[in-house]
Amino acid sequence: MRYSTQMFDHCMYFNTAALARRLEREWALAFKPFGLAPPQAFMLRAILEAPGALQFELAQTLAISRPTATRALDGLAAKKMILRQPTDQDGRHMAIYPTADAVAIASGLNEASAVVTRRLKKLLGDTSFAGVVQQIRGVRSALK
Amino acid sequence: MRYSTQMFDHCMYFNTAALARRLEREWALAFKPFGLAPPQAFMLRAILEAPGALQFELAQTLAISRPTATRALDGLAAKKMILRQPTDQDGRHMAIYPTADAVAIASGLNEASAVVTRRLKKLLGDTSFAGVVQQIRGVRSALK
DNA sequence: TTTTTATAGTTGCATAACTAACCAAAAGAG
DNA sequence: CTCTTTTGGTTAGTTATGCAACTATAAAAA
Repeated sequence: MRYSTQMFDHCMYFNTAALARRLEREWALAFKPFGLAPPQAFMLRAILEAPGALQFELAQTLAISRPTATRALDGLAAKKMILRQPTDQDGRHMAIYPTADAVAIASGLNEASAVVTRRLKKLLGDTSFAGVVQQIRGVRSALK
Repeated sequence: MRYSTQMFDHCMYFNTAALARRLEREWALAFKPFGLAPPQAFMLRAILEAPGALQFELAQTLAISRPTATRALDGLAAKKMILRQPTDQDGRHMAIYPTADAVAIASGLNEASAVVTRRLKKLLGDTSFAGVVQQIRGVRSALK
């Protein structure tokens, strides 16, 4: 039973943002051994999943703006994790490739994320976990 | 029916963070007439709700770290929206008070937020809206 | 009472995010 | 074929966030 009520208990923005910050801490810990912050790690995972993807496609996949993608890739390039390659077809596009260093940690990154997910599933229950994620995706797509 | 699957579809961190960014845009628009970004506006709303609250209590209420609270209050002080007052009882504490300027927009802020909430409820349905928020809070409290 | 520990606030540093504005290249319109 | 519009990437500027470390005060332990 929950009796105390807080001012922003029913605010979707407040609760979503607070949860996002809390979850970021979990994933930050998981990716720490690789020297990557969560946004960097997710960008790299997307690149490893689709080598040669164009930069704007990565921005879409990650649901971030193009400038944010530029900066994320700057960071990964500085860490020698990716290469940018202009495409022949269209001079505006940049194709992004993982380096060998990145490929070497690919499965480690995915597993690190899976470990956190498993822990959360255990904490919340599989069904509940899937339900929350599903609902959050539902709100996202309603707001497209 | 949804057929296409994306790499991070089932990731709670990814979807929550993406939704938080998307929602922040909605609330940013709502608070724009007041010259306040969402985190500032929510901080100010909490202060207006509990004038004289101590700074660390506000940080807890907003689920942010103490340094972030310091910076948020710096911003509100620069906008002449709050005053910091050391307490007599404990030399470490700062009591935070809204200025008259802040009191003047109090109901406007709450209403601006309510407008966004009503729009989302219409979009998602009242029940669904409440359910999502409830579940997100559930995850938050499970992670306490 | 003196010393140690804990707490509140701040500062420094690093990361991430967005919008606006800009450049270069491609696509479309005339 | 030229001019206009669209598109992809970058840069500039602003805000938010956290951790680590520091200061000052209070509380607890010795």
